[in-house]
Amino acid sequence: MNDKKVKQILEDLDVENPGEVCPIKDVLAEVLDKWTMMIILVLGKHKVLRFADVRRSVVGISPKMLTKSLRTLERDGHVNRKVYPEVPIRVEYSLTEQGEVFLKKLVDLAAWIKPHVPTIVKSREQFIK
Amino acid sequence: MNDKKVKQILEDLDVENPGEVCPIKDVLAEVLDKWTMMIILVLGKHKVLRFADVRRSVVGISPKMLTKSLRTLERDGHVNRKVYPEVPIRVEYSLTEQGEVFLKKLVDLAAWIKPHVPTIVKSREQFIK
DNA sequence: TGAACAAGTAACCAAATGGTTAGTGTTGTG
DNA sequence: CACAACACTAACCATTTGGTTACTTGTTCA
Repeated sequence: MNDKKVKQILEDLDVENPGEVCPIKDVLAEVLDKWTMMIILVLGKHKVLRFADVRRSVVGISPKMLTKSLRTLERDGHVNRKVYPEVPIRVEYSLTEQGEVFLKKLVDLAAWIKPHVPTIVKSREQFIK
Repeated sequence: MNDKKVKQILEDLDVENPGEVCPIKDVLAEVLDKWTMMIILVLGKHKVLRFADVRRSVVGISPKMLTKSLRTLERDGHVNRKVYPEVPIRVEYSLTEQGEVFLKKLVDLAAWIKPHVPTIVKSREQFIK
C-alpha cells in the first residue's frame, strides 16, 4: 500500500484534528447508513417511486426513518423529490445524476466485499471469547 | 447503470427479506464504523502500534471504544494482536493481509468521494428547511 | 514501602437513536 | 355518511450507544 496516499487521506479525514467537522467522513457516513443505502438501491432499481412504494420496497423501515432518510438524501443532492399537488397528494422520488454515481459506487463496494465475506465469517467463528 | 447488477446486489443484501441477518451489510457496517475506520488507517500508516499509541493517534477515542473496536477488527481477521507477557505487559497491533486489503479499499473510497464533497456541501447550503 | 506502568475492565450515567401509534386534511368510493 | 388513500408529523417511550472514572495485576525502581 502506498504510504503517501494513506497519509494524505489521514490528513483529509482530520484524524489528528479533534473536534473538527470532517465533511468527507460526514458524507460517507450518511450515504452508508443502513436505510439510506437501501433507499438508494431500490431507487436505482425502480427509477421512480412514491413514498408508499419505497416503504414497501425497503422492508421494515418505519415512516419516521423513511422521511428522515429521504430528506437527508434530498438535502445532499442524491435524490429528487417531485410533488404533484393533486388530492390525494402525489410525491415521486428518483435518483439525481449524483445519486446514480453513488449508486454505482455502492454496488461496486458490495460486489467487491462479497467474496471476502465467507473468510470473515469463518474468522468470527474461530474467535473465542 | 447496469440494472442486472443492481438487482443482484439487492438480492445479496436481502432488502426484501425482513429479519434476516445479512453478512455483507454486517461486514460493511463494522468496517465503515467511525472509530474502526480510523484505526485501520492509523495502523496502515504506522504498521505496528501498541494500545496507548493507537489511543494517541486516534484523537478522541475512549479506552472503552478502542478496546471494542480492536476486538471486532481482530475477530473479523483485519488486525493481529500480539501479546508479549513482559511486565508491564506489551501488546502490539498491526493489520493482517486482509486488513491491508480493506485499508486499500477505504483509501480508494475516501479518495473517490473527496471531489464530490464540495458539490454536496453546496447542495446542503441551498436546501432550506 | 509505595508509586508507577501497561492494557485493559467494570460500573455508572447521559445522550442519541429509532420504533410505535395516532393524528393531519382533503376527496373519491361503497 | 363513514371510510380508505396518501404523505407525512408529533408525541412518547424503550433500547442502544458511548463517554467518564476508577480499578486491576504484578513487578521494578526510588
